[in-house]
Amino acid sequence: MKKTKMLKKNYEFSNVFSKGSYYSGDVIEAFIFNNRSNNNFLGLAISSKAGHAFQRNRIKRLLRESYWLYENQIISGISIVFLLKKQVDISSVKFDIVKKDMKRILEKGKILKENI
RNA sequence: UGAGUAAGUUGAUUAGUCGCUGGUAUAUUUCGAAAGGAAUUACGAGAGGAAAGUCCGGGCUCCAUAGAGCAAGGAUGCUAGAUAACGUCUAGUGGGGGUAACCCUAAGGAAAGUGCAACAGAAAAUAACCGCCUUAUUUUAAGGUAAGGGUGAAAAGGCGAGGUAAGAGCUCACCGCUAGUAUGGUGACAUAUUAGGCUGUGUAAACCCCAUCCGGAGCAACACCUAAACAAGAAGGAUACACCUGCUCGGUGCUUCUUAAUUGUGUGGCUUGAGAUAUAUAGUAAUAUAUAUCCUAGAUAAAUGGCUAAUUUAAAUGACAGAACCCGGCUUACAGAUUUACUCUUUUU
RNA sequence: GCACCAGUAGCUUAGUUGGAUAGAGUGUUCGGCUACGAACCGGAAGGUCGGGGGUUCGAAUCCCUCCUGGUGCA
Repeated sequence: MKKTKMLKKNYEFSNVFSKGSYYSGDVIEAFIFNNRSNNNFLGLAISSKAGHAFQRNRIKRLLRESYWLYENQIISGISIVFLLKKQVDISSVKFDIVKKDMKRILEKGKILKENI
């Protein structure tokens, strides 16, 4: 299995934010952008106003964990950035909610492979 | 039995499964001329008591492996000790609080000098407004007087007796203050005693004085490699300029400033250290010394997670909370559980 | 990670060094003026001076500590 590639540079993020299309769920929201390469890139951006450092780390882990579940089903050449929605109580977010939300977003964005 | 004080410990554990980070491997596969890189497999490891706030002190790096003097600035401030160092800690002294166990304490100097003390009050430091007393020319004036009044946060050592025209440390006893002497203590200081009658309010967390200490910047420091860029203008050029507060001395060097440009977020720095644990010795203690054993995160858009089951529990769906060069402290946050020592109270003997 | 700055009325701010009534503008509100409204005139309310502790007779101001917001550094 390939290692998940992460977005790193600031301009990569701003590229996705400006050119990508926006989808929103109950708890999280996402920007999806077709980067015309063979690899998928994942980016996570949690604002420092959302909570303390250990809470932000927890959200990142949950997002990463649920992304790995769907990674094989996503068509290649996609950059996707997940954000936490504003005005969400960060301590009440659980794994089930994140997983459902992510599935809905991926279906809306029509980037899942059709067979599965 | 109830209430409380101090010092600590702990901060869930176990199993299965899917994954993450870096380490080791004469392992396997693959790329490469090689150095080496990538993937897989196996093994064992992987976040706290505060990792936090960044409030102090050091190590380390660079600035000259940072020098001398004066100034300016900053910090600390009872005593002795501990420490690499400290504004930290330990043990004491003085003061304050509590019935007590015990707790708090930036605690040098106001007699070196300067400033300030609103309102009220006669007066806020050269004290006479009312009052009291004496004298005279008696609805007034002069003088004496700090016992009484009222104001204020603060009013001129306190209280009692003698004394006096009225009073006053004017005199005396006790207490307080200042100075000396003796004894005890390493010392802060304590105790005893003698003398002075005692004029000197508060504020130094106001300026300041005294004593001690302090060069600056910070791992985004700094070093190395690859690629790109390496342009324009200005200043100075050895009696000058720069070297990160000023001046002088000394030393070193050829640079300094502005605009433009400013990549690979590459590698090292990076974890064996004033390290941890146990025992013994010295010390009231902080701590030191010796011996033995151990190696215990090193990421960089940033690793500890998801699911299932069980146990302990009042609660396990969690208290506070996430290492970023490393240590010693301080401060702040914290559900609870638990150990030791001690105090007061109630009852009984 | 490191270094640094700020917080005063609903909003913008003065006062902070140098201590003793917290003061303006704007907004709100009441009254007047007007046929009505704006403008104008007069009045009023509104402040734990970010929170807590200390020094002092007395703290927005001095000292310590915490909270919130912001800035810079490869």
